[in-house]
Amino acid sequence: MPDTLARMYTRPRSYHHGDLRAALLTRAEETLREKGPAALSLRELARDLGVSHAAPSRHFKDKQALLDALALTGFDRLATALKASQEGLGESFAERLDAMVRAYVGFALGNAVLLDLMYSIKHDPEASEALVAATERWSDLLVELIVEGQRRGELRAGTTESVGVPIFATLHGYANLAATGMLPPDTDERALDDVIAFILRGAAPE
Amino acid sequence: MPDTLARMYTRPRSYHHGDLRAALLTRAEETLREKGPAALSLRELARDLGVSHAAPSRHFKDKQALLDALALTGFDRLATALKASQEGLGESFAERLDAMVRAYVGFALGNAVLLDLMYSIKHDPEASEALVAATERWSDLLVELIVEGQRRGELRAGTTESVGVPIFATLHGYANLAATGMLPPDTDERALDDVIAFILRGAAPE
DNA sequence: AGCCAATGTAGGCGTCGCCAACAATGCTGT
DNA sequence: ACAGCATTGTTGGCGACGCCTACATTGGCT
Repeated sequence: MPDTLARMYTRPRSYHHGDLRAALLTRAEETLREKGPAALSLRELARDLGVSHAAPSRHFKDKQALLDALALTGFDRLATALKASQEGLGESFAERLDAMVRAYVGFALGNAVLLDLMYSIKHDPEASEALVAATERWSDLLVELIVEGQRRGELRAGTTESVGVPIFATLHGYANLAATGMLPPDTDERALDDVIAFILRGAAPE
Repeated sequence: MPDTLARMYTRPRSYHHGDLRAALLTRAEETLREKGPAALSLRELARDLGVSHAAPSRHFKDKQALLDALALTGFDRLATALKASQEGLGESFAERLDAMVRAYVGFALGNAVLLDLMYSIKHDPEASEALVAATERWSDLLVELIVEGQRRGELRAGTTESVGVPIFATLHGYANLAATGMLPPDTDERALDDVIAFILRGAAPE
C-alpha cells in the first residue's frame, strides 16, 4: 500500500528515477499542504519516493534550496492565476480590480502554507534573483492595472507606488488574514466585498 | 567569554537557577531576533544559560510551548505599545488612527520575527486560551477606536466588522510587507503617510 | 527535623540535515 | 560499437536536535 503511494511519483523503474526533481517538488507541496511546513523533511520525502536519503541532494543543494524552488513554482502559479483573472473582462478598473483581488484571495485560500513560504524572509541571495524575477512577473500585472486605471481617470493621480502600495497592502493583508483563519468566523464572502469597496474608495480620484 | 555571556542570564549560583523560565524567554527572543527562528534550539538555549539540556523541559513541556509563551509576551508588548500610542491624544479619529497605525508598524519593524511567530501560532489547532485572550486584549483597542470614530461621525456606518476588517487588513498587510522588506527600496516614511490617508478615505462616511 | 514537590542532571533513542566515498546509468565522440 | 565521463543514485557516518526516563539536589512546609 505504501508502494501504491510511491508509484504515484516514481516510475516502477530502477536506479535512475527519471524525474526525481519534479517528483520531489510535487510531493513536497502535498506534504506542506497536508501536514504543515514543520513536517517537511528531505529524508521522509526520499522515503516516500522510494529513493535513498541522499538522492535529493543531487537536485537541491540543501533544504532551503528546495523551499526556494517551491516558492518559485508558487509565484509562477500565482502569476498565471492572476493573468487568467483578467481575461475576457471589460476595461473598467473597478471590474478588473475586483477580479484580481478575488483571484489573489482565492490563491491564498487554496495555497495558504505555500503563500506563507513565498513571502518568508530567508531566501538565498542567489535564489533570490530568480525569486525577484518571479515576483515582478506578477506585480507587473498590478502595476499595469494601476497605470491603466489612472489613464482612464478611475484612479487618483500619484506615483505608481504611492497609489499601489496601499492597494497591495490591503489586498495582501486581507488574503493573509483569510488564509490563516484570523477573521471573525462568519465574515467570509461579505467581508471580501467590503474590502474591495474599501480599496476603490481609498484609491478613487480626489 | 562565553561565560560572560552566560552570566548575563544565569546567577553565578549552582543547581537551582532562580528564574530559568524568564531567562529562557529572554534569551530565546534575542536568538529569534538575531539569528532567526530556525536557529532557535532548546539545547543551545540551555547551553547559553549554563544549564543542562533537559532543564528547559521543567518549564516548557515542549518547544512549541516555549514558542507559545514567546508569542504571548509579544501580544502583551504589542497591546502595551498600542495603548501607549493613544495616550494624551485629542479625540479626533484621524489623529488616533494615525498614532495607532504608526505604533503597530513600529512594533512590526522592531519585532519582525516575533510578529510572524505570533500570527503563525494562532492558526494552530487549539490556540491556547491565554493566547486568544491576549489577541483580544489588543484588538479591542481597534474596535474601540472604530466605534468611537463612528459615534463622532468620522467613520462610515456599518457593523464593526465591515468597517474594521478592511482597516485592519490594510494595517496588517502594510506592516507585514514593511517588516519582511518587500516594499520598493526607497518607499519608507512617505509610504506610511500614503497608507494612512488611504485608510481614512476608505473608511470615511459616505 | 524531616519530608515532599519543584527544579536540575545524566544518558539514551530516533530523526534530521549534510558530507564523503562508491556504484550504476546513459550520452558523447570517435 | 564502445570507451570515457558526467549525471544520478546508494551507503554509511557525523553531529545536533527534541523528547523521554531515571536519578540528584534543593528549599519550603508541617
